[in-house]
Amino acid sequence: MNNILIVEDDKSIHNILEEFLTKEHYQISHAYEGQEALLLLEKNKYDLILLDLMLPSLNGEEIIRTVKDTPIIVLSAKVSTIDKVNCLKLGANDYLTKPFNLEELLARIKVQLRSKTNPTPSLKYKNLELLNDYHTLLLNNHKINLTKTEYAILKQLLINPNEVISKNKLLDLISLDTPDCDENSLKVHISNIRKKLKKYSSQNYIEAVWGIGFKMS
Amino acid sequence: MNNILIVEDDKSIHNILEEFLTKEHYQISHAYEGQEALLLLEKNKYDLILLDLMLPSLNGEEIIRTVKDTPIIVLSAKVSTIDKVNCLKLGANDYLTKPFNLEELLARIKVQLRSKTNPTPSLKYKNLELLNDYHTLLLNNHKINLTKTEYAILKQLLINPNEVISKNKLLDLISLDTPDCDENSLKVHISNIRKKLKKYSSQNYIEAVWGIGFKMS
DNA sequence: GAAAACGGTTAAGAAATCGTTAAGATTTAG
DNA sequence: CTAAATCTTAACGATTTCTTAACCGTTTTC
Repeated sequence: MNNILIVEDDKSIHNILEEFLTKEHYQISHAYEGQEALLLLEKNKYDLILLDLMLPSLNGEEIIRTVKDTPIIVLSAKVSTIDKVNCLKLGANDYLTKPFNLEELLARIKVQLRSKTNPTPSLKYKNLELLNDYHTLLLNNHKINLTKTEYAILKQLLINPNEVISKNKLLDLISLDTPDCDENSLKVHISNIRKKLKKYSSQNYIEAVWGIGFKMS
Repeated sequence: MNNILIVEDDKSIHNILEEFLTKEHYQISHAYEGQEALLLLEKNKYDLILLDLMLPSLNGEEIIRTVKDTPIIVLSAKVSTIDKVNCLKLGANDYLTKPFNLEELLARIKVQLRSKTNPTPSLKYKNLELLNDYHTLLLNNHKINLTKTEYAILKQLLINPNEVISKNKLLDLISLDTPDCDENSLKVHISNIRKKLKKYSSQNYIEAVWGIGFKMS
């Protein structure tokens, strides 16, 4: 049975959703404001989050930023494109404007749960292990803190560690996280990653392929 | 670069989408009706499909049912929940109603393409194997390092190894990588490639066709 | 048969790319 | 609002790659 966390300050919407989704055999958990949601998310594992953006204490976007390994469907009264794009960029998987239709919500929930059957394992290469928390890299059992961009770059390199990835493709793949990153910026990030790796290993893990891009080595 | 197939009978929408998505560095393919789309999908690999439901000959839903390993975003004028739910149930990954906002579409495209890589097959000819994803050339199991231009030239020759390719056409095809390359420069590159091949094989792989261009031999 | 065009090789100078650093701008956290 | 962290920009030297131009032998043209 799939476990869905509803984060929403309006109690009547909670009730409607709970009644409907329970009938569809989902297990429902409730949070009525942001801090509460973060606490629950720290302690428990959910299969999906239904998130209202307009929360009293904490901005809903904060939750999107924090949650990385659980699909999020945003439910919001904001209909503007900017709001939608922002949420999706931040990491949300879908966006529905209120008032929404329950059948459509159900269908979209199923889409998210369908593609979620294979949770991404941590990426490993030689003595490197990139954890799923979006900023930690293990090298010879040493924890290395990576910035958001460094993590995104290393992740792309580690997905296919033997393949060369062109600079343009790399920039494109990380463009959601860092839209302003260009080739110059990229080489600085690569340099910074190498510097961090050098602390715990003399091996050169990132190899430049002249004129093309980079690969693991 | 990601390859997007647009399936849509309205030509003006094609143009709008192509112009916008090309600017965002996507490669666009077009299909104007269902059968055409199915043919293309059989022959080619796409990273994403933008699908209009109201196709003249074939129902768009047929395409959703057929496609299994490529994410689909449905673009439709149908706003009814039943239609949306049907599509999502059938296997679509997202659903946008016309008229849609291009920025929102882009954000939703990126959600679907997140951390998606597509391996490309290698080009083989006799004892040569050009590994696309590794950006290296194998000759009798020896790894040969090629420069960007050398790689581009050899790739074009190997795509149709039995056909003669004229110097002008060759220069045109690699002009994206090396805009300054002329005939003189080309023959130097060919010479350099031959020199590298000579190290591991006595065979002459690149043959000059007098007055025309080059072919594999 | 002589002149012109073409193909192949070579070497040197020009151009592009990489890696690093530091400073300024921007974002994030407290 | 301030301080810290992160990102971008720009410069530099080192290295690799590319183009240019010369030379020579072969093929084509006249």
